[in-house]
Formats: sequence, structure tokens, C-alpha cells
Amino acid sequence: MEKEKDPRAYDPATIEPRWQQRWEETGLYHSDIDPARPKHYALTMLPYPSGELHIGHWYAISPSDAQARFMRMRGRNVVFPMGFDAFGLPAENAAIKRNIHPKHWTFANIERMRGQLRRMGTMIDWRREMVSADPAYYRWTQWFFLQFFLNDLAYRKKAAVDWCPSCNTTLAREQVIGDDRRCERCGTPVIRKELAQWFFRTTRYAEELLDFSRIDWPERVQTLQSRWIGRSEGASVVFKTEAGDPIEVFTTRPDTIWGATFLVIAPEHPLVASLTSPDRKEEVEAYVATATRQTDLQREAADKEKTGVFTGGYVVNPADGDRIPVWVADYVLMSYGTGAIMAVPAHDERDFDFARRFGLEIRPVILPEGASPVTGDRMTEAATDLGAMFDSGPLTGTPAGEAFDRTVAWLEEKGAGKRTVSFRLRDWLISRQRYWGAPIPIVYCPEHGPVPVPEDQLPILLPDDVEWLPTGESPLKLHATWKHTTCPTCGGPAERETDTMDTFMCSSWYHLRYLSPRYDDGPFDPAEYRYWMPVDTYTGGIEHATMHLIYTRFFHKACRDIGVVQGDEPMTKLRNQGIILGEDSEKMSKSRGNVVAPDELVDRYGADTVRAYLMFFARWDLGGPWNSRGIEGTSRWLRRVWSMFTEESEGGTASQEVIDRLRRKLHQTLKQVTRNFEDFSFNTVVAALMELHNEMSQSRTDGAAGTPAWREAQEIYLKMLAPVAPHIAEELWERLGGQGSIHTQPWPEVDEKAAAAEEITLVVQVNGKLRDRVTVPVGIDDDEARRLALESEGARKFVEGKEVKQVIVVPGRLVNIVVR
RNA sequence: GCGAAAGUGGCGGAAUUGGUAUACGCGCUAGACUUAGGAUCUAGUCCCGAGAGAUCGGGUUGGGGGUUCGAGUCCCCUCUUUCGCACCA
Repeated sequence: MEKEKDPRAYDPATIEPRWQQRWEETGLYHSDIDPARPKHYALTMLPYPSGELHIGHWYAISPSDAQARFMRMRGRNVVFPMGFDAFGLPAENAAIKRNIHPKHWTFANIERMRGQLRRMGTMIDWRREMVSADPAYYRWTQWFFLQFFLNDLAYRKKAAVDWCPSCNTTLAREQVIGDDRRCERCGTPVIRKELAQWFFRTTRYAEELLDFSRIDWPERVQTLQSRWIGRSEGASVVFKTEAGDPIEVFTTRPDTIWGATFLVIAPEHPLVASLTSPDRKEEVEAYVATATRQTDLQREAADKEKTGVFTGGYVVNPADGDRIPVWVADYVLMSYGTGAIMAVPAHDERDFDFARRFGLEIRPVILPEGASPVTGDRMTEAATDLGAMFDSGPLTGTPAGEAFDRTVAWLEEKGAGKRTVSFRLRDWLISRQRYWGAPIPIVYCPEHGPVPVPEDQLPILLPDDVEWLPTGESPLKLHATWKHTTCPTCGGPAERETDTMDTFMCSSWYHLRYLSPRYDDGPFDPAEYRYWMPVDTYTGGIEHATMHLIYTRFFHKACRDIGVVQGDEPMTKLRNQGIILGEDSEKMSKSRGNVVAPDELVDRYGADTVRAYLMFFARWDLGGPWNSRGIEGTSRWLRRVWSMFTEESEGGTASQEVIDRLRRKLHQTLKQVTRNFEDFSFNTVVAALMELHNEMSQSRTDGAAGTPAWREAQEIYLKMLAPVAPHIAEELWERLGGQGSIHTQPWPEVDEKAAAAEEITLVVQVNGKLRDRVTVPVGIDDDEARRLALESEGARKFVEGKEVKQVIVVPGRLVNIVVR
């Protein structure tokens, strides 16, 4: 069944490798500083070298590449770099499973993925590649850690941290996902562990991170980040224990303070022991022990009935001097606010539930508008709406709108409280008890405590000879010699920090290393920074909204304040692609067997077809299920384009009308494609090119081939096709006799005159319903349009015998006749 | 529970942002070419009704209401799906 190959047929398997090689040889995609041209930094999120590129990588990268190519043709000096986020757990897991060194596994994967990226036909400048696991890179990751340490942005603290028992490491808060608090990577429910760990002070930037006014990021990402940061305005109020110890609480409703009938503190609160009376000691300790042992999953289940225990201690409400009991309950979290709340059951649902359960007093002090007064024992639910204050001492009668401000002012005057803002965001835990990461450049000296490793001793290299089986301790700790060193301060014996850094630390600054990956005097060459930064367009998945995309913004702002970088934001414009699902509309996974392998598709259709189909098959920001039949249509289109450009055709006999129609469609398409590329609306780019191809085919049938207009259409067509399908466009450009590479051609200019129609179809409506269409000259005046509409046959049938009340003329579009 | 996004033919989707709904592609139907077709080409293809026919009428953007000369688009209510957060004081 072997079929004879037609030598004239479109054969991507031949032309694609040929052009890839030629582009590489000529350095077509090298981008260097050029002060004469406006720069454009196009960045797409770097892949993790997991083995090979899957279709999701192609979906993220190839449209981003097309957009970058478009910007280049529009006259920008575009840099489109690529690298590998090469540290991380999968390398260790693979190493354990296959008994190969994580380094070998990782770098073999990188080699393979580089080849795939080349095969994709990307405009990557490979001279700028960075690999985060390369000592030349992580030397500077460690350097950044030192800058943070020296500027009080990194600190070590013993705290209850999230621990993944499967990955055997701590996780940042952001890496714990879902209602059942699972590990972001492996899905195992996390547990709590008390450990001394390194943190970055991300919370110091909480307020600034909420400001998106300088960047063009999707609303969705802004919302996700804002909610993650979780800003609440309120007041901190100090209650005093009978022993005189202050207990600070945070409340968003200071106006309800006269209704506070008890206080609740978290089981981990430092004052639990001192508040507990001897007779309650046993019960309180038992409760605290249980609460601590429980996972957060069990503790934070929202529908769980509230538990708690009375400490036997009391505090004084600073508002009215009332003595109120202190309870311990796990519905109060040590990690938010101050770990203590004033409970106002009348006006807070959680406090209401708790008070009902334990028979505590419910004392209403706010009357929401329209509500009628009730006593506490008759309330069926908390009245959480704002309202006028009553039974509130000197502030009784304060209306809803002023309640908050006046109470805070009153408390401030008394020295009992002040206005504060609380954030949900927590500091970033960066310690990991794993081998395959950048070692934290700290030495512990018995004399001097944690001492930073001097800059000139970086990088702290990872040793190759380790046992990387996870034990819960860092593998570096178990190495015979690695951790033993001397104190940089006193020269005495000391031990290295054996934890490594979260890989999100590596990916927080990779866009800077691309600028000068071999630079030795700093993390990046300042001259390159000045020219290229900030990133103009950043593309990648939305799943990083509250992880990488918060970290990298924090990192940039922190570095700005240290004086390492300039500007307030690292990435000006962000665009997210959606997710490609399997053909069964389920998430792709090996176990489901619904994985689409891009290499097989390239073998069968060629990279250009795969690129074009990925741009065409769905809205880029939404993604959707794969359709293996759909790609045939895109393949067919490129084959037809090939034929249209390569087949000899008679022509030159076309009428002026045919020529005009061709040029109109051509320039209208150019206008649309330009706009769609700017908007990342890739599916309509391809659709428009298909439409224009159809029009050109028709024109050729009508004798347009061989005319100057045909030649113009061919050239513009290829230029518009070039970002989408770079190989076929380049090949056909050469065959057409084009000068140089098509990828360095300027983007064509729209001929507005050609695009404008001489005649338009005027829609005639009667009472808003389409009744006729009339062809009219383009500049027709309203009166004439009205006359033609009223005379049109289609309209007359519906107007006859009725009174014309009104005629609406939308110039160039339609006439609507309103009758009764 | 809170928040966000989406709902358009058999399917993926388009609609210049309030002005011809269903572009483009898949699939399907018929035909041509062919030893053959899961290749290629041509024509057709939202639904209902009438007509031999060209055509003609009616309906249609999850559902219901509203604003407007005119609504897929704006407003209100509602349903469904997806995602994010979830005892955050």
C-alpha cells in the first residue's frame, strides 16, 4: 500500500527540519540590545523538565511564540527566551524509582525537551537559556537569599508548619490546596509539624501586592491574589486578665464591643496556661492536646460542631469594665489576627453557635435597619448586618454609618485599642527537607548562631554522593562530611544548614537571568536589565496565580527596596492560557490513557499544523477538550494553502470587480488579524486566514492569478501566516522570491481605501425585524437611506396600511421602520 | 456558604462591543474523480411550517422578567457547569 509521494505535495517532514537548521545557522532568533529599536520582552513560563513536553506545553508555548513573532514583525526588538525549572521533587522521586541520580535524570530530560522545543519551530534565543539546577544559576539564587537575610527579609522561626508525609518535606501555605488540605504536588493530606524553618517576609508587602494599578493582569488573577492576601480592616483591642496580662484581639466589628460576652483564644495561644485556673487545668490540657494532634482538616471542617473548654480565667472588657470568661476553642486560629477574639454571639454566626452550644450569654447591641429589637435568648441567628448601636454606653444611638469610626476613636482615646489591618497572607516558608534544590547558604556556629555564608564562597554546591531516599530529614544532613564546615565569623567548627530552598525561589527571578545567563559579577548584567526589563508580556497557566505569580512580585519588590532592581513590577502584561483536556473531557493523565502526545502529531501532520490547530481549536484563555478529528481541518487548510501557492495557474483575466473584492477581503483580513494578535485572540486569527484563503481560491478561479493584486495578496498572506506556521510561510516566501527571511519582514500596512467597501448592504427592519436588504453606495445620506428603505419591497409588505411612527437610521448599517 | 468565570447548531467556536445571530472548522448529506478511499474536488447543512420549485412565513443564543426603535451583548431574578477560597474574627 506504499503510495508514491508526489514531489510537489506539502511535506512538512522535509521542510521543517531544513528551516530549523537554517534559522539556527544564521542566528535568525538572536536578540541583542539595540537602543535604536523599541524592545519587547516576551516571556512564557518555563517548563519543569519532567521528561518530555506534553500537549499542554505546546498549548502554552506555541501561541506565545506566535505572538512574539508578530511583535517582532511589528518592529520590536523581541527577546523570547527559554529555560528549565530544574530543581524539585519529581527528579528525586524518579531517582528513587529508577535508581538514577536526580542530576542525570534532570539533564537527560532537558536535552530531550530542548530538541522538542526546536522541533516546535519556536523563536527561542538559545544563547540565553538558563537551568535553575546549574551551579552558575543557583549561586545567584543563594546570593538573593543572602540579600534577603542581610536586609531582614529572611528569618528562621520555629513554628507549626504544613508537612507532606509523602513528599517528606514542609510546604508553603500556598502549596497546600483544597478543602481537605492536600499537598499541591502529590495530593496527600498534609499534617502539622513543629519545626524551625526559614521564612521570607512576604507579609511586609501585603498592602503593596494588592495594588494592580501599574500592571495589565487578568481580572481573575487580581481577584485570586487579592483574596489570597485577604485584607481586613478592623481594630485591635486589648483586654486585661485578672493578673494584669494584656490579651490583644482583632475584630472587624469594634462597634459590637459592648456585646462581647466572652473571649476565645486558640489552643496554641501563649497565655492558655497562665489563664487556666487549677481546677480547669486537666480539662484544658486535654483539649489543647487533642486539638494539636488533629490535622487541620479535622479542625477546620466548617460544618463541624464547635468544641471548646472554659479556662476558668476572666478578662475585663475595656469598653464597659465587665468581667467576661475566657474559653479555648479550635475555631480560633493562631495563624490569623492575634489568635484571640472577643466573642460577640449576638452579631457573629460562629460566636452565636458557640454561645448556644455552651450556654453563654447573648447580648445584642446593634439594631440593623428594619429589624425589631429582640432579647438575646429569643434570637435564632446572629444579626450580622450593620446597624445603630444601643446598650453601648456613651456611644448608644450611634447610627450604622458612623459606628465603626466612632468606636475606634473612642477606644483610641481610652488607650484600649487602635485601628489595624489584618491580612490572611502569611510569610513564605522556603525550607525544604529534600536533596534536589539549592542549599540555603547559612552556617550554624555554636558561638555565633546562624551566620550567612560570605558571597565569595558561593555557590554552596550540592554534593553528588548522597543517599536521597526520603527520611523526613534533609538528605544533606545524612551526608558524611558535607555539613561540617567552619564558622565564617570565628573559624571554629560549625554546621551547614542542610535544608534546601523551595523551587519557587528559583523561578522568582529566572526572567532576570535570561538577560545574561553567563554573567559573573552579579545575578544579571545591569545594562541588559536597563534595556529589556520589565517583561512586556508574560504568558502561562492560571494555576500559578497565588504561588509563583505572588512570589515573583514579592521578590521584585523586595529586590527593589534592597536596591538590586528598579521599577515596581516585574511583568507588565499577563495573559493566561486555559487547559487542554483529554478527548473524554477529563484531565489528561497516563492512568486514564487520554494523553495526547505532541511528537506523534508532529510526525503525522508537521509542527506548523499542530501549532495552528492549537491556536484555532478553542479560545486560548479557556482551553477545552482535545478533538483528534478537528486537527484534520487545519491540516487540510495548510495543504490547500501550499497548493494555492505552488500550483501553476492561468490568470490575469480578472475583472476590476474581482480585483476589488480580493483586495477588500485582503485588507479587511489584515486589519482583523492585526487586532486579534494584539488581543491574544488566536482562534480568530486562524479563522480569518482560512476565510481569506477561501476568498483567494475563488479569485483565482475568477482569473485573479497573475495580477499585481494577486501578488500583493500572496505576500501579505504569507506574512500573516508566518507567526502561526513559521516553516511553511518561510518555504513559500522563498519560492515566491521574497528577500531574506519572512520572519524579519515588517508587518504589512492596511490599505484603508482598499478595505473600505464602495457599496454596503443596508439592512431594512420593520419593528426591529429583518425585512429586506438593499445595496447602497457607502456615503449615502440618512434621508436617502430612509427613502430607499421605505420603498424596499420587503419593507412595504409590512408597512402597508400601518402608521409609520418613527424611522431610525444607523448610518452604514440599517434602517429600522417603527409602525403601529 | 463566599467569590469569579462560562452557558450560542450534532460538536469546537464567531459576532467590529447595543444594530444582518450561527463566521471559520469538525461532523453529516448528496454528487464528481477513482480499482479502492478514512485521499481530493463541488454543492448543501440552526429549528418548525407551507410550497414541485426559486422562495415565503414563524421561532431560536440555559430559563423567566425588564430597559430600548432594536438585546447573544445592558439590568433584575433563576437554573446548570467549572474554578478559587472556606470557622480569617
